[in-house]
Amino acid sequence: MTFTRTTEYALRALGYMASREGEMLSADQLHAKLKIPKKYLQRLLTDLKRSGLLKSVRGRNGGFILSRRTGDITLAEIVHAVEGTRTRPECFFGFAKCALDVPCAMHDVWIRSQSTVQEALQTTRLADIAGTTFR
Amino acid sequence: MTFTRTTEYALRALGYMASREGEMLSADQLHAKLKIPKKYLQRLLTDLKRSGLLKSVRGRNGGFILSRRTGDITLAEIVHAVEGTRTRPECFFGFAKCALDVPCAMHDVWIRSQSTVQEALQTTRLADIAGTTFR
DNA sequence: GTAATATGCTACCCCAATATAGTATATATT
DNA sequence: AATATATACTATATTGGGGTAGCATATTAC
Repeated sequence: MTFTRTTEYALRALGYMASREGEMLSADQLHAKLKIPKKYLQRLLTDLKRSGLLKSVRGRNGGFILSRRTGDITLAEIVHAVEGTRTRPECFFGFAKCALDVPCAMHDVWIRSQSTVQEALQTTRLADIAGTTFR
Repeated sequence: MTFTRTTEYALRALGYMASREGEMLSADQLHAKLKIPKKYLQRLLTDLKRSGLLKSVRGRNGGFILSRRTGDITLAEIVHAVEGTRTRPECFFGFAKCALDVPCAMHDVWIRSQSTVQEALQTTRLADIAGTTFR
């Protein structure tokens, strides 16, 4: 249960945008604020737009803006948008049969830890993390 | 908190070796049993030897053998040997200051989940997973 | 002493995630 | 109309994990 750097970027960017709900922010502004590689961020934002989480406006004074209310977007949704349907291993060791009949020693701990995070992702919303780092 | 495939390989290999404690096993035997790419496994085993977890014997009838008792080696130790001191982010989002003064919304869940697994790694020993998959 | 079977070592190749560069296109300001 | 500032798109490095190949070296069996 680790996320790619890209996912981290997405959460950071959207988290910041949540703290300025209603404002249109350009990739450049976000880059300056969040220190995420400019061009990479640009593409990521475009992707997030394509996935429906953001709206974009081209041209001067353009930028990106959340397409829904911050209280309405779960972190799980964001992770899913960025990572797609990445199948996670059911067993800690990648043992094929473990989960079925012969749980390995780490099985319980692993599953519990996974679902803890997973549930948190589903219940935590953008509004909950808005501006965490920017005070 | 996900591990590389290499770490998984190491845990698999050592787990199997634990189930045959005291026997000298060649990279080839392990490869045949565990379906881990031969050459890659070879190198991994050499690394594990260099890190002190295994002893090796060259030449005919040579191979690898655990250098300590299975009840004496923690999984944490193995992970550390393979991954080195990979610093994990303390904050779920990679927010620099989060852990310090302004915990993010995911902080507690994240830390708790991380340390749950971490503790399990420190308390689970090779003896506990010996031969898990091989019945 | 030669063949067979091991580990040890070095140099590659492949691929996906990450990152960069350049150009095309849209729009507001002047 | 021209300029400045945006996004959109495409192509191209870069990097690290994973994997392969070949030869050197050590040891046992014969």
